[in-house]
Amino acid sequence: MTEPDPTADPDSPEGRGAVAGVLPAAPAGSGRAGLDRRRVLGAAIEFIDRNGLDALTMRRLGAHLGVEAMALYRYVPGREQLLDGVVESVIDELYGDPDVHMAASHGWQDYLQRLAHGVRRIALAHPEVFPLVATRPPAAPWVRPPLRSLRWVESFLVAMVDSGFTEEAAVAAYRAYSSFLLGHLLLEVSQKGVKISPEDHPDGVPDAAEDTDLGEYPTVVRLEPLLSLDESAAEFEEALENLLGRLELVRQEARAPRRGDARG
Amino acid sequence: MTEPDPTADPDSPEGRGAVAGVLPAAPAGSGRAGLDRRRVLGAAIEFIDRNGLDALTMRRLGAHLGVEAMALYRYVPGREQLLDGVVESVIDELYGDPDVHMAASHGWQDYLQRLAHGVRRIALAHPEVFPLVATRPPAAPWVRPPLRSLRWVESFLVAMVDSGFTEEAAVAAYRAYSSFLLGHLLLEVSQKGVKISPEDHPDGVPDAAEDTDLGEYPTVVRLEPLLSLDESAAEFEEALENLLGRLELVRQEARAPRRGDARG
DNA sequence: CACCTGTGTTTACGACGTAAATCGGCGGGC
DNA sequence: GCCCGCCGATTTACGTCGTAAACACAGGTG
Repeated sequence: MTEPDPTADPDSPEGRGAVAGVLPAAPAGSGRAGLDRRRVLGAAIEFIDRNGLDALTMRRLGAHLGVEAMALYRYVPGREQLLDGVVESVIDELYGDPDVHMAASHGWQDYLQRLAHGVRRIALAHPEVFPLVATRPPAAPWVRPPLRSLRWVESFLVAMVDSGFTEEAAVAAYRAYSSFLLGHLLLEVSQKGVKISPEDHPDGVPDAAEDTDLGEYPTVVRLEPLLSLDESAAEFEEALENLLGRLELVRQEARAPRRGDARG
Repeated sequence: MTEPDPTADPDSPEGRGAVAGVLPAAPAGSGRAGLDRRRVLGAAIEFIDRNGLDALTMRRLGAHLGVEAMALYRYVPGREQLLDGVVESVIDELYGDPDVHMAASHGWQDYLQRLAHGVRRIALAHPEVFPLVATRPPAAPWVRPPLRSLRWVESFLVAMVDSGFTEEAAVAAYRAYSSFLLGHLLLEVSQKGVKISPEDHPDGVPDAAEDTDLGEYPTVVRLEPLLSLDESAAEFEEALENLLGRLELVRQEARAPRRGDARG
């Protein structure tokens, strides 16, 4: 039922194979009892996905798990660290993604492509969580938000260096790549948020923006159909391809500083 | 005193002409009395810049203004709208920036350059506020976070169309440009946040990340000097230049779909 | 049986956002 | 001169939040 529509966005949750439970959680058969850290974090993610970040309070999350708020503190030091755990858990989904590889066994471009789409899939699956990924301070200056874990940074750098990038070029690529990912995905999920939010305030205030005199912005009005088109998937692909092309140039330049300089 | 260092980042607050009071505020001579919306928003920005977003509460902001919390409610409907106002005020600084023009009178590349640096200056001047710019939902899907106001979107689109972009290309450019800006600047300010935060927890927990066994990440360790180098300004410039180059190609293609096709 | 230990609950406190009532001073009608 | 209404700020109060601390209550171990 609801088999993947070939025209659909390949990274969107609907476009793939069902909801894919965020975390395995619980041994399996146990119906309700037995809280543990994974269950808490999983429930938090689910809760945020469903109700938004602001709605998450310790008390409500407890209730959602059929437990008092204070019970959560046995598995999580506090709310802030709970959110850190949420970010970590969400990013950890990358490890379980069979389409994302830790090594560039099919070339660095394949590696970057798969990684980018893997992160995008996560962003689209958890649009309410993703801004948290971008906003929470990373542990170190060089662990940039979208990648988040040292393991991925290591994997990234190894892939690039092994593929013929100089160390400087690999680091530059890391920066270009992560800022590309962050910018695109953050914009995409925030856009998605807006599309939904009209339902948020179901009545009353008629959205204020609706009736600002658009007369002063004729171009915006004229191009609104184009502007509100959602071509995120194509845009993403194109920008990614462009970035890869740019990186390939960097790589070649570095390998052959003058011309036809053989391998070092 | 402290004249601009030529090697400094031209967009950094220190690299320019002093702190430049966020808002003019108050008629001038009045010492303390006379709250008004501008003063409230200005104080909020200053407060966030100094103490971080989380530290901002109505009570504390009131105290900062020498007033009780409830007094603020005469000028602002509530905390959320206060934050909206903060975002709006910060973006409004663009209008007062003499280096940023609303029209592409010196060509679209000049226009985009100036706009980009203007936004970057704002981001660097208010690193604690900027994530708010990125995170708060825009009024409409096509008002993307970094630009924020319809007036800028209009200006942007007009500049591009007037410079020979097709409408489709102008919209595509708008998207590419805004995601570029958002990604780069968000990453840059979040990075800046990390560099400072060690002071945040002055004692106790020795930062956890410091002592994670880096042995498993030899490449990260080896490249750490490169990774922790702060070349934001150069990176920004390069990525911006690349984007402009890419847009120029799009523009030419659109003008001459086949070859040498004269102006429409 | 007493006793620890690990898990969830109860109670309690201070801080938050904010609704509602209140107050103080000041300018305009009488 | 006096009063009065209004405007801007304060006081009070309520419900909710995060979370510290004390407690309750199992099940296993002697």
